[in-house]
Amino acid sequence: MPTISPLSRPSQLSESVSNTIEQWICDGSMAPGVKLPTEKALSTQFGVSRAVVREAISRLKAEGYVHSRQGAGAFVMARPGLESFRLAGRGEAASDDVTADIFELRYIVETAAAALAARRRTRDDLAVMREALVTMGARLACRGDGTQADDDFHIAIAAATGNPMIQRFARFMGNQFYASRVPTWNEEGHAEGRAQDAQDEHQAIFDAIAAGDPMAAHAAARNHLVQAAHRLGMKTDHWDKEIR
Amino acid sequence: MPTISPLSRPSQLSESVSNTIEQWICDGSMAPGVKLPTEKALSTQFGVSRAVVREAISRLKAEGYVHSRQGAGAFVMARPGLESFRLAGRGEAASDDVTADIFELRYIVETAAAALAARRRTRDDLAVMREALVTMGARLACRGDGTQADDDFHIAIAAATGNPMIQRFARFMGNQFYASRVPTWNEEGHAEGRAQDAQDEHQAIFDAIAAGDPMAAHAAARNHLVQAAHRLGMKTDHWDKEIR
DNA sequence: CGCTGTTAACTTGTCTGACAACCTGACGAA
DNA sequence: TTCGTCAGGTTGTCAGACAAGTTAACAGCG
Repeated sequence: MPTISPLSRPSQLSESVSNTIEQWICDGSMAPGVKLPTEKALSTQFGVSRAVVREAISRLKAEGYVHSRQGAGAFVMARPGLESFRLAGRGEAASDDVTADIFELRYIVETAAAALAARRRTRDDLAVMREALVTMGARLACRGDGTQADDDFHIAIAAATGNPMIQRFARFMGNQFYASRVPTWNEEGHAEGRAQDAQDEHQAIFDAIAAGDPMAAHAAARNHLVQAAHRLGMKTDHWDKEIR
Repeated sequence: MPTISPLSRPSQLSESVSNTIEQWICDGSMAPGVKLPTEKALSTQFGVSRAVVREAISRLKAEGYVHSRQGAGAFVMARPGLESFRLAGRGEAASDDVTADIFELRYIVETAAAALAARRRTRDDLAVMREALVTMGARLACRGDGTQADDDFHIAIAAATGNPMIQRFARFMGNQFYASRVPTWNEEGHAEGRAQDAQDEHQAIFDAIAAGDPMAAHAAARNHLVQAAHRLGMKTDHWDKEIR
């Protein structure tokens, strides 16, 4: 049975305009503080209506690239686009190198989070983690989809740090790597033992956190993330070795 | 001479509408996958024109909260708002606790980055760091503003990791804490030795990185960030202790 | 009864035009 | 030289029209 995926939609004019202007800003063509061309000029330049230009500028405002003053114009922010943390600019394709770089950042934060969780976790935190573990165990038994429970487990660890920013970051990372958990938990993943491996690694993290042992938790999280990276075909040799 | 700050501008209607809808999404009133009211209904409900509603929805699209299909409507994303990492929702005020939580996340990433920089840095990387150090030194000598050079130094360390994601994160964090460097580098900061302290700490980080010593770099970065937190009035006792 | 095709009504995407509110720079008066 | 005025321009909002796409109801057919 061939996979049927949703039809791709033509991108909206306002999105295209917004992407182009973002590119100008990111490649330095439009420096911080500089005034954008007027809406009328952009409308002519792009060959679209003024409404489309305005919607594009609304997008850029939401992303922190520009701000506008009525009657004066729209201006590039002093530090454009730094209101939030994104993993790529618009023009950058998601390559294997980029994915590995993102994973390394995830590795840094999640190993530290596991250690912090070991020191700060409450009984309630452990219960939430245990629940996700149990759900994954059930999925393992029936060869079902444990992807969401896998995500929930990581978020529960981050929650146990007691730092909402770390939890928020874990959610963000969870979203980036949601699809990459699928090969662990699909039919093939079950058959080849990947789901069982992941679960064993999760159990080791949980045990270390429950024991209140930050170093063991850090090591268990490290092992899990290194193995997860290998399962995705990444090299981890250049990740930290000595800091332990 | 009293401080004159820029007049605050009334927020745009489209921003208000966008913020309200974002609130609906974030507080769960509108669940993932749910269809937003039609543009016409929102226009009536908010008492604004359809163009304002469309601009608001453009903002929400840019932020990853909704997606739309022509003829069908706009829908809340499966995992709304997780296209990027933000430090707060719209309604959340920046409190001291939140700032400390953000700082801890910064601490985790920047200490790890320093260790990685020690292992991976090139001569060019060191030259960039050295340049920022020299600039800060000059600012110290003339009691000038070293805020930008301070930021540049941290970004240079992140760049030396060779991981563009880590650098991007450092830029993002630099933006969040830009204003908090001001008390270090203003007149008072110079007079009370804060600028000198920061520079000494920067020098120690640089020396460890130049020496290619990841553990020393990690420790120096840790010391700097702990001291910086203290300079901002934060407690760091609950940060990691054993993970060295 | 189930399936397929058609179509009316509705919804989003884009364009156009108008006007309000604000900005900027030139020019004249004191 | 400084201040006030104003014309021309720019952004913010509103309204209306039409194109492109969606949805659901209904009719026809096997």
